Amino acid sequence: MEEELTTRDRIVNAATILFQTKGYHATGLNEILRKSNAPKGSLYYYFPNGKEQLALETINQTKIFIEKTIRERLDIIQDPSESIKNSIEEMADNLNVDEDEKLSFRSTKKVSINLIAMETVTSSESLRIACESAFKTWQNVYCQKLIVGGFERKRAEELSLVIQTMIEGAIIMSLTMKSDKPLIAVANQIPHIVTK
Amino acid sequence: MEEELTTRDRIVNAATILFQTKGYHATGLNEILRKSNAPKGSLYYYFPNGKEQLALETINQTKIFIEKTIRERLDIIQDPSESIKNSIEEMADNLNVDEDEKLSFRSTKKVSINLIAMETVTSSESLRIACESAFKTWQNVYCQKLIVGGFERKRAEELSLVIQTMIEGAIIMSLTMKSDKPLIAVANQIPHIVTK
DNA sequence: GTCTATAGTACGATAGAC
DNA sequence: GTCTATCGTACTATAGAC
Repeated sequence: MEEELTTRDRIVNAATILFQTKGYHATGLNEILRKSNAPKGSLYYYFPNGKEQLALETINQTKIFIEKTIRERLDIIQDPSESIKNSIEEMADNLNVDEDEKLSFRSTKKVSINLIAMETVTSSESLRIACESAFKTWQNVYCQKLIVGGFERKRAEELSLVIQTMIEGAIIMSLTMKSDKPLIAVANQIPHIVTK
Repeated sequence: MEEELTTRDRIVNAATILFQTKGYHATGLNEILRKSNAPKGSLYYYFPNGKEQLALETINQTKIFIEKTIRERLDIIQDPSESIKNSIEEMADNLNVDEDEKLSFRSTKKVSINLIAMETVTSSESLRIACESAFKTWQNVYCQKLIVGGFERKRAEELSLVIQTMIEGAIIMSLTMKSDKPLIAVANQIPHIVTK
């Protein structure tokens, strides 16, 4: 399936999955290369600055991918509250126990950067900033939806921050507890907090 | 200050700070030992199962410490909504930029286990279960407060799950963005969601 | 551009002196 | 019980053949 991709793409895809599920520091370059059938020389050819540059690329690709995904989901329903609730429920659907009894997301690619975010707050300012930018980008998608739906800018900003925050918390809780309950609970809360 | 503690306690204290700020995989045993002025032999004398057993101890100590802290704060104000809002605002107060320009918590001990939780979901079932237990314990403190305040059990359980989830999300967002805004926004939301 | 071999360092863990 | 020396392995990164 991934055999038709370029070496570079295969490396980035493997790195994305591993960094997001195992973590930045727990993932070795050798593991990434094994998984992507690439030699070590290629990695340093495409990413001269090594592991950190590779991680930066995975964060930025994930930022764009998730932004697009959220936007598409919010476009389905006109009402802001209902559409946001619906998009969170879809996240819960993507969370399941796979055959290895390990909880993960069905679409193995581009899932959540909050593990990388927490890991890099104290160790890499450039990666931290990339994660911050991703969070702000996603928040802004909710914010725009609210503004188009008639909410005042100030109110929309506050609400979208709370929504983005709840989602990140629900991802941690759902993964740790191997249950979609936290995500569902947050989705159900949306209509109560999204009010003018 | 820590010189009067036993070797074991110094090791656990240093490990707690490092695991919670840098992460489990990013923290080396040598770093823990350097920080606690302990020899490597002592670590394996007190924790024969090594790093994982040490991490388990830090998670369990943190669980107990934070449970006590939340309980004390909730006891100050009788009204559930107001007391919970207040306790989250206190968490925001504990979050600040220290002299190294690195965001951290003022009380350097026992802060948040959500980095360890995310890191160990895929790598250590025993640590994951310990983190899950901590989250459930803290949620239960909010749950009890709500029940005593007159909420129905079912409603209290749902609300306390949402509260615990929002707090974990706010910690990630606040640390990543080096701002207390997410925690404050969540605190302000409490009166709107804690309703019968 | 693609790949291999290997340097140099740090890791977790252990053995055994005292 | 306390401490040191060291093992074996894995890591990131580089050098250089092809």
